[in-house]
Amino acid sequence: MPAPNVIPLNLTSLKAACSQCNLRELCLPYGLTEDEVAQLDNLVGARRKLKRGQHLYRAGDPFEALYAIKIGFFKTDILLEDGRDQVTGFQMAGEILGMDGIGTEVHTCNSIALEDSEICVIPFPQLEHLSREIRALQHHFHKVMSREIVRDHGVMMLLGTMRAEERLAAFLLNLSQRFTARGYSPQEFHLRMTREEIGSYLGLKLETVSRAFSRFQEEGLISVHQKHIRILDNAGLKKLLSHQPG
Amino acid sequence: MPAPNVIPLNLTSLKAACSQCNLRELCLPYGLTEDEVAQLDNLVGARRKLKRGQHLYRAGDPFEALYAIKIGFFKTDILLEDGRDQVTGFQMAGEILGMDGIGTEVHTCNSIALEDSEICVIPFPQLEHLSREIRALQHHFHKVMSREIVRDHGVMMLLGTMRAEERLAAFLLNLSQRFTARGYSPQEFHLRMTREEIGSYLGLKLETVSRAFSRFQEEGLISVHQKHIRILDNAGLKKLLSHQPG
DNA sequence: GGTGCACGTTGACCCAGATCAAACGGCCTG
DNA sequence: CAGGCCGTTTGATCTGGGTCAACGTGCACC
Repeated sequence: MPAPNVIPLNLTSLKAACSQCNLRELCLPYGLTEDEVAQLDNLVGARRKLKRGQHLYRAGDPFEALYAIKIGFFKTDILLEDGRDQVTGFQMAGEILGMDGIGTEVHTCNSIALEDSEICVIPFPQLEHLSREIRALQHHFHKVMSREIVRDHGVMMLLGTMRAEERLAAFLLNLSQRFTARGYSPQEFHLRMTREEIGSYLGLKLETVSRAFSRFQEEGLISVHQKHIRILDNAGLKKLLSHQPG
Repeated sequence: MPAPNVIPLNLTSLKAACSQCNLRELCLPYGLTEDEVAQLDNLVGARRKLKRGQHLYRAGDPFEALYAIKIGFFKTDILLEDGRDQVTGFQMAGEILGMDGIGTEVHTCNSIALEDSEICVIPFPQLEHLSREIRALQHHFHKVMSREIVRDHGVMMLLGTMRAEERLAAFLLNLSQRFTARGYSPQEFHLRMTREEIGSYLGLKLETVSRAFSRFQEEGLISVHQKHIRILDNAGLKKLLSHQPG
């Protein structure tokens, strides 16, 4: 590529502006007054674009900032020395990445864009500074972290007690619900991740994920074409979850 | 019982005093100056004693405070409507309980004492207030929450990718390391939980846990008598973890 | 507009861990 | 000190999902 990788652009357009962002209600600015959001605007650094497959950060990178997803879709994963890895989460617009790094000042997982994406950089020392000034920001940030803990407990439950089809049903319902919150259709969506990535997240092999999709389709619960999913029987999927194994 | 359950005692002895506590370096006061710890003393409410089996809080209880374990041992668990449950963690002295409740203002899991225990009540609004004043407290609290997230990722890894014996080895090494940090022997300790609770945490049935213990003993890795564990070959246990399945 | 390759599906077989069952041991209580 | 009970161990058998293998399929890139 002959051009330098920093392309001269209108800088004001690169600067994140929470006050103008349609994700305000899902993201950090939630619950802030206009005045307070303006202060957050000052804090949030440049936006950053990532191509599909690019790392936002890697395990071992020094922790400096949190990242709010403006556009796109990410996964986080952990890689053990012996080669085993596990997807620990999928993140979509309005969600915050990077909180794994606060405790050790080093990131403990990898964050990878699953489609072309755009994130807002939130330098962490400044975030702490501002949340000492703005009570609502402080409290909301604590809520975001707490919810991440609760989400993780849900995944532990899923991995520890659920059967393959229950896991996949839970996964689909969770995606559906999150897409809905972002104004997309609850019934119809496009999976950004491969069967293998779904399997890794759910503690299953890709073949098992594929078979479960086929079974759901046979049973008329969903229709699947490649990565395109349509939920035909929401209640049926939910029923799968609340049923005792056996 | 004829006596009321609030027994008149010297009130100053009931009041928590971080400044006097030998867990300072493991708990919230970590990294604070003497002055700052004194402020924390004012914030931390009464201590509370719990008998073995008693709930510290239940899923659904309104969230009001965090709890620092002064003495004792706890488990947290989640119960689904269909009766399935999962232990999400075991907590020991110096660790903080209750962070699951911040996000929704309601606790999302149960916290139960596995032995007679004593905790310090940290009213959350006051903690947020003080951490707006004391930078080090704010930052340390964020670290504590972040580490909980990272711990949960570790459990997800364990549940998603490890075989039964690897899970148990990881569990024993983790306990050993945490006991060590508290000044107890790394080789020898008493399990506060049943085989069933270990199994629930590790996504295994109690019979599988029992068999894995027996196998470890046959192989000379540990000795087990009831809940008394002695680690004989730490390196051997570690090797179990880094080996590829099959 | 082919063609290569990554991703996905499906089938056959296998095994780790679940399930079912029985017996044991330490402890608490009467 | 007997009896009962909870937690644990151990054995026998079963099975959900893993593993291995072959074959489709759609998209990206010449």
